[in-house]
Amino acid sequence: MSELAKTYDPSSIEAAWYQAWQDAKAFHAEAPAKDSGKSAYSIVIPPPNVTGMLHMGHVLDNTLQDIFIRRARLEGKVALWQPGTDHAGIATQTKVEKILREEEKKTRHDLGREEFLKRVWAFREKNGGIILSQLRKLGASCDWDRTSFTLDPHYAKAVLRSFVLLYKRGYIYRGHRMVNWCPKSLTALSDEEVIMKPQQGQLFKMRYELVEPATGPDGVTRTHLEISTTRPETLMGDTAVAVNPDDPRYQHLVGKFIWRPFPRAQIPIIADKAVDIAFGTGCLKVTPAHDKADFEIGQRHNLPVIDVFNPDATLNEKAGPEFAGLDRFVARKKAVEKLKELGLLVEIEKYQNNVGYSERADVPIEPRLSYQWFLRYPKVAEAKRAVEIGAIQFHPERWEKTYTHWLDGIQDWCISRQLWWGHRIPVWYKKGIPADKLDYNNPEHVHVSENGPADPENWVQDPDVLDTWASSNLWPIANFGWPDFEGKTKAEFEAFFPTSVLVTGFDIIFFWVARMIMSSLELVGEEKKTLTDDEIRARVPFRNVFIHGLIRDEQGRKMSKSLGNSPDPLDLIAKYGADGLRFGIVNIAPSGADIFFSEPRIEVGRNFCNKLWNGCRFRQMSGPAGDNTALETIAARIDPAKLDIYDHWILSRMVETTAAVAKIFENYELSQMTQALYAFYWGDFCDWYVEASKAKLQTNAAATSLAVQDLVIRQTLLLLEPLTPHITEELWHQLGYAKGEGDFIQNTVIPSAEDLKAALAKVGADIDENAAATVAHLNELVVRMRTMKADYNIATKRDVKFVYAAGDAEAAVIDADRETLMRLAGAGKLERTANAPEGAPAGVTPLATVYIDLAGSVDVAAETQRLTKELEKLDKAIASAKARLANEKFVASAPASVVQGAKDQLAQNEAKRDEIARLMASLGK
RNA sequence: GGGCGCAUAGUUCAGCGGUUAGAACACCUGCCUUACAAGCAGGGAGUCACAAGUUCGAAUCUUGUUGUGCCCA
Repeated sequence: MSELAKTYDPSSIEAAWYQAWQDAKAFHAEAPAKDSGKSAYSIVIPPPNVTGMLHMGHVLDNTLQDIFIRRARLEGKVALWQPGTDHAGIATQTKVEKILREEEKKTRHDLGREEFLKRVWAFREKNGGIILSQLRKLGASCDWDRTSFTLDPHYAKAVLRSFVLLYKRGYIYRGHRMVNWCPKSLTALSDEEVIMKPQQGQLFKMRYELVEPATGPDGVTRTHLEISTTRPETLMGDTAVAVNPDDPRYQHLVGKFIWRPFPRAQIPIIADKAVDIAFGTGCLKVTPAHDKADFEIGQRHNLPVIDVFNPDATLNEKAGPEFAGLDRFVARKKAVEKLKELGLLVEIEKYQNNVGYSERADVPIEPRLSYQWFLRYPKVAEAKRAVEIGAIQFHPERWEKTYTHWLDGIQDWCISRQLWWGHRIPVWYKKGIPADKLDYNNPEHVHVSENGPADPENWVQDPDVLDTWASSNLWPIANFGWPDFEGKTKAEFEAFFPTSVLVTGFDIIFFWVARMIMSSLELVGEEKKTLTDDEIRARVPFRNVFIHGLIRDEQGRKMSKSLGNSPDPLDLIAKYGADGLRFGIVNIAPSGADIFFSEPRIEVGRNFCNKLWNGCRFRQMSGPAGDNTALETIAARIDPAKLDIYDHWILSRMVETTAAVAKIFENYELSQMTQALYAFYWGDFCDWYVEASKAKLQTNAAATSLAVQDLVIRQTLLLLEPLTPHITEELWHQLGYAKGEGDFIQNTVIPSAEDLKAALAKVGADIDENAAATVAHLNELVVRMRTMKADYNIATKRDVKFVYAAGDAEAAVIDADRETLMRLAGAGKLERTANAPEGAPAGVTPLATVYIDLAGSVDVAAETQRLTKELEKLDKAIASAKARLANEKFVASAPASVVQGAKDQLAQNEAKRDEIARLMASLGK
């Protein structure tokens, strides 16, 4: 055991310990044999993008998971943390396309599908491991032997199987429908990938000319209709003008025709209930190819669909030669100019509306009609039921509502993507049959299977791939061997599924959490139309969902690369240590709300680690090490007769803290963990117990005091290990708690509060639970003494004289720890007196009134002011307590303990007030 | 428009029916007191958003108001 350095240096130990853990395969978990009596605990990582980089969100998410998994190990469970990465279709493909464009000035089409995919795989080979190695720097205790990737063969098999099963069961279908189209990524998106953003735009009011002027019931003859639109660039695709059938202004025009200004053509005026009479003029231009509502109107009235856009949202030749090739926003200006020229523009108003943006590419999406694959979600009712019956519990609970609410309004999910990087849809179409003539019920037309048709030369495979989420929603089942279990995976599935807890941010409850639940309910076990509660319990992918907030910057903005407000976690690890960062981030993460990050706020983590280090350093310097290899060997070194009140108190606090932390885990309230441990270790142990022990270490109680320290530090390390694994491992070995070189702290089962009490009782050292109250009083006495010293600017003097006045019982308590109290207060003398000194500054505490001996230099005015203030406070408290106790209803209906508490408090306050009044009198006031 | 939150010290948050409301950071004062200046000691700081109600008792429960954030249309 070498001597500890003065300051804790994480860089010298963190990497080394991680290497040692990995070398020993300390995080590898095998399914426990059924008769082993060991229980299994499992977590699947939310797979990061394979080419992603660690950001602060990952730090929080993975630190929390590591805490759960390490705690489970300390509880003696077989704990499995399944790591892996997601192929992240759009993000990865876009990245590689960008490189291709920049380096070779080529598009993926120049290369062709096969060659392009080779490039993406090469890119992933080069960059795919980065984020996982970054997680290692954080200390994540994943079972790396199981690292999984969503395009691995075993995983691909699961994805294709799920598609085929869901197709055969009627949940997946192909449709010609309006979808959200990203003109930058050139693919369809799901509704969840569209973000509505309020836009300050313009509303254009324009006039369309009637083919024949018409006179209405009001006698007015109209030659034009006024129409409002936010998107004049789509008017070339108008195939009708619609009015509400109940709108008296226009009823006579229904069935007549009107001129589309350009390309000039006659289009019908139709009546449809969907038109809002109150909006604008009540006339709506109908562009079925470019608006979801218009498309539906078009369907009802058999309107032609004229798509005037190219896939990249430039206009095509159907918009007319002068528009062809223009970007949609350029075309908008041009269309407005043209309307102006034709005298058809009435006015332009400012207008605020919501526009859907592509989540990834951050450009406005276009509604676009196309053939796509859709999933009608399976087991929606059961997914809700799972939460109702507690088969799945959200923490904090309120997120259940968000989840349920989304399920209530659920829409079919567009799962096809016009990308190349991903799981290609396992559907083949017979050559020569046009898309609109395909009969999906005819196996001669459409073939759906994992391996494809026997005669591939006669078929064409669907070119599209599946949405990434359509594969990642199988994460919990595919990683445990579904669908084809072999001998080993079957046992693992039985042991580790359902997983214990899923840890993630609230922003992907819809994207991922809900979808995993539904797919597991549908796919685990045999096909069933509906599930019983027991079947739901067996099929859910996880029993608990721990939801945390998003990390934002100090001003509450989302962290992003473009804002440059996102620190690199690796820099922070270099600066504060992985443990410091972990402690810091958990410390500032409130339960389920967003987190405002700023660097000073995580300094506390590093500081705490340093404090932990130095507390252990003090122990090391205080005396020889004893046998620390087990709870029992330490307890055996305690001589119960030598335990003083501070010993009892700190042992009691240790038991309390152990119980509190256990409760924190039971209730999934991790945000309270740092506070509980900080207060115990720093506040109770270092500030009071260690200071109090300094006097005792010179006496024959030293050995017992050191054993108490060893016990407390051991338990502290075990409680902290899930949060700060590196430093606790180092200290575990440095202080001799390990049984040998390769005996990691995680091999020790953490003693419960009961275990601790039992171990102490066994050596006759039962904890005196009354010690806590007495120590609180002793500490109050010490604080009073220190305050008086500070008030008289002699805080640094260690030989200040004090006397105190107290009853016999109280005096006995003080005298029992006189040396300790003098040491704590920096007093040269602390003696009982029968004759209280007149006019000396004094502090009144429940135990005694303590006087400072200043040899005549008393500031009477300051002293009077201080006492007056205290007196006022006491008078107030006494008055309110008296009023309460005078209230018969209070005395009658409040619990006896509360009433008694109020009486005791009143008595104490009255005694204190009398004492202060007496002191003031002695000051001559 | 619908839903879910939040409002407590300068800041970030605990407390969620029972003594005189806490912590950390920041601030002020004094200290390199032989574990730690990434530290030690002491101190100041809050009509618990507002209003009404329930209760013997409300920061805590109910309702409303205001402000604010997020999600979904």
